[in-house]
Amino acid sequence: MRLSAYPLQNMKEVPAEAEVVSHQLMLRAGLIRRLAAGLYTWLPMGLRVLRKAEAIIREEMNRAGALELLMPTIQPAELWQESGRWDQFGPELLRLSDRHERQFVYGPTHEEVITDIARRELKSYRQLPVNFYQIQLKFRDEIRPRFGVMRAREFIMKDAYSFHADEGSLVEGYRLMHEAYTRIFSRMGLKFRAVLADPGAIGGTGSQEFHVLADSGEDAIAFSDGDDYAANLEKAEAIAPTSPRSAPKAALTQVATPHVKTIAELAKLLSVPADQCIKTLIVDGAQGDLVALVIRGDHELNAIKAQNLPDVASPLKMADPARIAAELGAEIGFLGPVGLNCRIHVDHAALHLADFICGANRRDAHLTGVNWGRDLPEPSGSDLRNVVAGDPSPSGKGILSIARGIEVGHIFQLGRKYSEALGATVLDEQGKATTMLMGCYGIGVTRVVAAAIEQNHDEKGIIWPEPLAPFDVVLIPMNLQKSDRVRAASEALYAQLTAAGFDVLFDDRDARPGVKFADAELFGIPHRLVVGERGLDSGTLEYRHRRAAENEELPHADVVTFLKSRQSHQ
RNA sequence: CGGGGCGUAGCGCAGUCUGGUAGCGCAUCUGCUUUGGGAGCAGAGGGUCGUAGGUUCAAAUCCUAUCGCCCCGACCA
Repeated sequence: MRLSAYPLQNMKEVPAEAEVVSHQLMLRAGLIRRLAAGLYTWLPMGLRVLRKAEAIIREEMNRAGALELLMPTIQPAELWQESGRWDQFGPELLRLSDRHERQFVYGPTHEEVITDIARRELKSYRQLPVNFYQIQLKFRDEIRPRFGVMRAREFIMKDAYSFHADEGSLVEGYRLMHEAYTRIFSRMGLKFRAVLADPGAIGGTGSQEFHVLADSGEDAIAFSDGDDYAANLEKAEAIAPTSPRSAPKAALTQVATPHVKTIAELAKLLSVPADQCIKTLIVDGAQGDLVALVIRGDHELNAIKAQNLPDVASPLKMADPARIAAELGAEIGFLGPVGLNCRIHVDHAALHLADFICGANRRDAHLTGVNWGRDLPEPSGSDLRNVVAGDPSPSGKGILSIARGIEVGHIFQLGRKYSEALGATVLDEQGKATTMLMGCYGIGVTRVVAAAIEQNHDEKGIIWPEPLAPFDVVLIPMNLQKSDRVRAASEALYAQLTAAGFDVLFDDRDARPGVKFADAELFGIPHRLVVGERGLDSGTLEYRHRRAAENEELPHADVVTFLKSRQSHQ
């Protein structure tokens, strides 16, 4: 493509609406433009990236034996009533009526439609297993769309649905998709992790999320260095210490700690590490009572784990401070388990402490040298906290690290939820109707593009992983308007590279070199070639990779073989 | 939905407190010069100040309503 014929502008200034890097760079480089909240136009440069991502997904889905189809974005309400989700889904589901007052939804997902296809078309177990997929627009009326295309209302998703006659086939289909997803994200050149997701929510035995690793990711994930265990931070189990607890050495002592409200202040005042203190959090109980949760001072409460305790209210709610004072006779900041008049749950790590420090349940005082079993009854331990880097892996191998990730894919075994609701059955070997098992596998295609930028950028702009780049090569002629030699050489090079199969961005604008270099870097094109009078005299071109700091001299005649050897894919 | 904030030229902003008829930078257009890291000079175009009422001799500015957007939270995946 010739940049002189590309009418759209990029921007030097960052639009005020963009908060995250990928959003800023996508706007600045002219990949997308916002139409309304959560609705974006993909401009030509951006669409090229989107198409590259789609092509990789399509190839790998096909390779895995999935069959592509295309379902409507608008779906009749009846199907959603049949599955029960018409009532369950809430305002995230965009509902609309046609001129006959018939009700429809703009599909946020397509389980209903695909299950309808399956019950009409699939009659025999001999037609199974089968996996249908599409790459289609979805709409979810998010309460707060943000981060540009990362959390938009309208987005493109690759969604696949598999149908199986038995459990073994479902597990095998799931495994195939896991493999396909691993190939897809690897081919895209992204650093990613497959992460255990909540198996309880949907049911079935398996569910994994695929996360692109990026510091700006919304989800924290914990993964082991000893095997491939990885889980959402919220779901990662903190295992109980196996070593025996140290014996008590210190005597129980009350110390004055005026105005100390936080663990940090307490640790500083007493010159002890935070992990020698415990904090006591009071939450609403399931019976309208109060429940105390005790964790180590340097740990964080995990709300999901806490609210899963049978006597804790769900969703988790911190107790009202006035009520704590009234019922427990102590203020926040000075609470502790010793003599506390309510039910207490203690995290394994807190339970492992000896001679620890906690609130004295009276104003401006704490206790030191506290010991379980000696100064208060020995409680049983629970898992209440978020894991931290350095914890042993629940898999039993290695220790955990914490990273942030962006969820770009999700695979799970659905079981019979939709096939049962919609009556999707086939005849088995005995000629008996049997409800099909389903798996469901999504990739947020538009989100992948944003995630790729979050993971790969610098202060100058985007650094596309080569498989996703809108162009392979950017060709920058120096002084094109004045030098006939440069014009002839760069035109010839443009034709030559294009013929050799490269996507070439030819910056033939009448602009100063600095502008062209800056734009090439903002666009993130992996390979850059500069044609100038200097090089022409010596028969060379200047080459530079987007990630490189230095130019390389390159014999003009070798350019095609050179670029092919530098391409990190295909 | 709760809390906070913002709507002035394509983008980024000033002007609003203290009413007097709209400005700066970038971008765009024209001309000349310039051309190896976001050029210089000279000129030009572009805004019913989100919208609708109200107060006033006079409203971007004060009042009321309304719409849109952004951030935090809750919610959702």
